[in-house]
Amino acid sequence: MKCPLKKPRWERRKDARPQELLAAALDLFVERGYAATRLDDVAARAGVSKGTLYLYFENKEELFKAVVRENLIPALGEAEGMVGNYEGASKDLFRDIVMGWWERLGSTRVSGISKLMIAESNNFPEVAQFYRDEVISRADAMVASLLERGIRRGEFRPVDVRQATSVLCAPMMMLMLSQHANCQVHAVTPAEYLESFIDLFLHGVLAGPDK
Amino acid sequence: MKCPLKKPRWERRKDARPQELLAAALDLFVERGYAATRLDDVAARAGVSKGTLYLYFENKEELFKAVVRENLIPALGEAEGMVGNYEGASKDLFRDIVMGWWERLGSTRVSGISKLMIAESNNFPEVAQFYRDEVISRADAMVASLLERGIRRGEFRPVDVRQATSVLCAPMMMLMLSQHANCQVHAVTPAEYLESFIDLFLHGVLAGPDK
Amino acid sequence: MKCPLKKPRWERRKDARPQELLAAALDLFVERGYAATRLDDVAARAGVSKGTLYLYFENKEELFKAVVRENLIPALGEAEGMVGNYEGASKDLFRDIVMGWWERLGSTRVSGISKLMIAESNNFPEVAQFYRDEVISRADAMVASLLERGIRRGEFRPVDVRQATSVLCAPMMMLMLSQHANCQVHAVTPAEYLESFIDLFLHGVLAGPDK
Amino acid sequence: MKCPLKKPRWERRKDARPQELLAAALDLFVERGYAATRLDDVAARAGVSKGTLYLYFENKEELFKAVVRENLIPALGEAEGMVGNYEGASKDLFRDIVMGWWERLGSTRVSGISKLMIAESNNFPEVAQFYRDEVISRADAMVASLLERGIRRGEFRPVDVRQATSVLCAPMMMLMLSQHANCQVHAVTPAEYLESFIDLFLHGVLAGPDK
DNA sequence: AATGAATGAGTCTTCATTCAT
DNA sequence: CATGAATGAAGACTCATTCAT
Repeated sequence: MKCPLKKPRWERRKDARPQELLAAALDLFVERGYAATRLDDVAARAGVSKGTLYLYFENKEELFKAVVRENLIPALGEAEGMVGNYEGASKDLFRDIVMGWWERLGSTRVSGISKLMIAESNNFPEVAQFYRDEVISRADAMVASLLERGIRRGEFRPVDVRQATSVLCAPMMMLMLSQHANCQVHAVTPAEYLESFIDLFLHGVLAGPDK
Repeated sequence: MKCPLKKPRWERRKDARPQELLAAALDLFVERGYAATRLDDVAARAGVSKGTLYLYFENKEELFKAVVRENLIPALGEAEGMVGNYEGASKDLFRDIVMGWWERLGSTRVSGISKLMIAESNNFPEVAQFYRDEVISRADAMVASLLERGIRRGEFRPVDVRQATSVLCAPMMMLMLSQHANCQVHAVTPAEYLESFIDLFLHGVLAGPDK
Repeated sequence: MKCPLKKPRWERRKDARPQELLAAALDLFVERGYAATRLDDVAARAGVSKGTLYLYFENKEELFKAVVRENLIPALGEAEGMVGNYEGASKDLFRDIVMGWWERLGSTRVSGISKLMIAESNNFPEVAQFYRDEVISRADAMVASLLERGIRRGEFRPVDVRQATSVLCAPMMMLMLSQHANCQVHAVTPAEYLESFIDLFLHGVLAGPDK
Repeated sequence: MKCPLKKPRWERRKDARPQELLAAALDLFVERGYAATRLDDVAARAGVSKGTLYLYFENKEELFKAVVRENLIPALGEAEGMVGNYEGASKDLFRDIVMGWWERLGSTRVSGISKLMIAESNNFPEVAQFYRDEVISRADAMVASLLERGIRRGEFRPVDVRQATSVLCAPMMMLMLSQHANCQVHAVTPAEYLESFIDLFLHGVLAGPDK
């Protein structure tokens, strides 16, 4: 007779395991960075033993790549789709992209991956290469096409797109970073920050007549 | 028999030692980050042995604090002085501050400290506390007073100062970060970036009539 | 409902399983040695799962013993029979034994087991004991009886049999070893080596008159 | 006042350390093989901590190479010198080389390195390459030149030198192996074995008239 | 003041074996 | 019978810090 009270040494969770491990890994990568994240801790947080991690991911690097693929790539695809198919004013598209990014990534723990990459890309060149190829270059292209659309339609000033893309992305990057770094003085809420950002980006800081 | 009057030929270097160690430490902290910097390497780059490091600095953390004090604090003081005593248009003060920061810090390896702090402040809370108290809060106050001056004099729109400070600092932070992170696609030079930044910050992105 | 009369289509393989596992195990033991052979790999090469291995063999040690029983013991019996029943000149028996050993074992991957035992017997005392009892002592006795036959019949010089057995087996062992070790400089083919061996063993190296 | 009874955490032994470590490493490599030797154990046997090992040797492979350089290379040089300068009968040179090898290497724990290489060269290709280049090829050349000398002077039969070198080295290799492998049935002492070997090698096994 | 030898806890990774299904 | 998920002990290597000289 089976005794339903006896706890098995482990529970078979084949299908759920990778997701659980990826979630635990995301938490710790974001919290501690790449190098400082111990795989032991990832396993423990997912409720499995160290060895189990290696059943699903070849090593630390592959685990990290899987975290990026799971969490960043899909959102990127959506943004690309939105920019490609939008049918409204470019300033509205801009706001929608910013706000969509904020809800989908910026405000979640996923944004910590940006911090991690900036922090440690020098120490892990292969991870950096992967990230540039799969994330950064696609995100840049997406923002650039947004700006080009605005200029083409006469809604934006004809600024240099490459440069403006960089400047434009910077505050968004920083907002992600500031949420995960304890070296900021948090005097401003993200919502306030975003409003200021959109306002400043669209109108500049100069008072009307002086411009 | 020891003759205390005879100066050994390395006497002169005694006072230079801490400087040499700080220079070596700055290089490596910037290049690799806090955790990944080995004190062995710092000592080797300064041409001394590992043990010597501990004669001048209690431990890794104190070494890092000394690097910050040596490299960041003086420049902050200068900027504070400039904002307090400026006698021209605010948009020129803004440009002078940005360009002065760029020459004095942003374009030098010191800017790597920003990356380091953002990256690792979570893992080293005491270092983070020190950095917030000694650097971030003073820099924020300085920029805020710059904006207040522009608004007070009617040169800037009456934006929310706290928020605008954050948004304004973001691209400057990012420019520092991007110089030390291999995860950016470097399509834009710092000079171009800064011009775009000043232009966008002053005028916004919208085309004239639409505003 | 189970129907005990219907033969499932994999039934036939049931009996073949141990053989497939033993073949895979032989390959890997020979290629990598005892400790370095992973049971995972054995199972994979046999096309079954790791767990299945444990249905047929209690553990790694028993698997290895089974490999030895399967591959070495039968050939030993044949050689013993040949020495016992031979009806020709002892130098021909010697050549037949050497060549038979070469074809049956020496030139096949089975010879890798000798390397393995020499290499790792110290680390696995129980395996070593088994091998001495089941293989080495029987092979020694077989060669000794060959020499004794030659001496008894006046065909061989009356050398010390125990000693000559050891010296005689050495080049055969070495030929087996050299086929599985990458630390030899393979200047000589096995065929050449065997001819030289038989020639030197029968006649010695000294030129005629000097002897 | 210094208390001479207080035991220091460690003793400064800079000059002696490498030798002590090499001796410990030789012991364990010979006893257990390359892969099965734990660097922890090497350090412990030398009376130091794990980390100390890494002050003197970059990693396991370099430690092993150092063991080979320390223990095998010098003896090889001596043998080469003896063959080059010998002034007597070749059969005496042969005996001297064999006996010198026996005293200098064969009978010592150094001979265990041969076992190790044969056993594990497949699993550690770079170690194998080093060993072939630095040891095997030189030893082979030395033995070959010995045989050539005998043949040139009419003392040895004009056998094929390459082949005979291989066959000749085999029993010496085996004698080394058998001392370190527990899979042999030790019925013969090394002295007896060597005498038989020299006798058989010089005269062959066949009875006089029959040859 | 300066050295650098020594330490040992910490981290990634491997693999024989177990066992619920 | 067969599977393969899970375990956990073990081993190579690193590095901040200490301390005898």
